[in-house]
Amino acid sequence: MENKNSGILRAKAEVLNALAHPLRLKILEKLRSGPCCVCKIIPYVNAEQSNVSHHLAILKNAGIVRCEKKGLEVWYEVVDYRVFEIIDILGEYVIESLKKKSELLKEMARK
Amino acid sequence: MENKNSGILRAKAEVLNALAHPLRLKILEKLRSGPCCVCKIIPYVNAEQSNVSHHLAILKNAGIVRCEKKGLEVWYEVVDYRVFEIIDILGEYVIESLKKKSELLKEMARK
DNA sequence: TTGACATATGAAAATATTTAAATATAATCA
DNA sequence: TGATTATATTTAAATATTTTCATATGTCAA
Repeated sequence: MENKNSGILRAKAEVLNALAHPLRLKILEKLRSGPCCVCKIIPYVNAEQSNVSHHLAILKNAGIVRCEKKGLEVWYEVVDYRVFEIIDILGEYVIESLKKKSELLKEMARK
Repeated sequence: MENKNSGILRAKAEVLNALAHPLRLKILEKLRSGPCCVCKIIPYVNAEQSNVSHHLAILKNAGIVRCEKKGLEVWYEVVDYRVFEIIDILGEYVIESLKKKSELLKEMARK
């Protein structure tokens, strides 16, 4: 590792990368209210089973979620709920910028 | 757009994607203290000129930065500084999880 | 106007991500 | 045991990202 800071930048980028997909954000939305069985996640996100499994693996490898077998089922759970602080502030940020964009469009339409 | 929420999820994922690269995080680190010429960014991040230019374009397309020509130079600037709230919380999150990981390793070494 | 300079763009190669289909695994139940 | 169920893994195709090299663009100065 070149130096401490570049290691942290890489770690940050890895977490961002793991979060950066609509399906994975939706999975986390579902997990926000507590541990949940894959069998509930699949209908919630409405995607192929194997695809959901891949995305869950990406979240797990990034250390964002962990899982546990319960009989036939596998239950996933968020490791550190502070990940939602990131997602929430991101939400405000995005809403704000969408608002600005739509105002701009309105203004352009007026002319 | 299927529905409002999926549009927002996509918008969130786009911003995350634009942030999810060590070089782009480093560029933003530089821009945090104010508008900055590309000619200062390049030595700061220590990468190829054309590569930096590509990454700046990614940040610009995501609406995270904007730019302005000043003579021969191009100056970039962060559009909404709240993007650093996201990055800062991410930083705390990552530090925390690195700490936990190193404690785990220590514990394993003891056994 | 020509040349030098700062930056952007395009193209190509290497690599990574996403998706779906098929198959494997592991746990339960008849 | 053998069938069934829930989930993971493998594979392959399509697509996207990253990097570098070569070239283009636009601005200034002589």
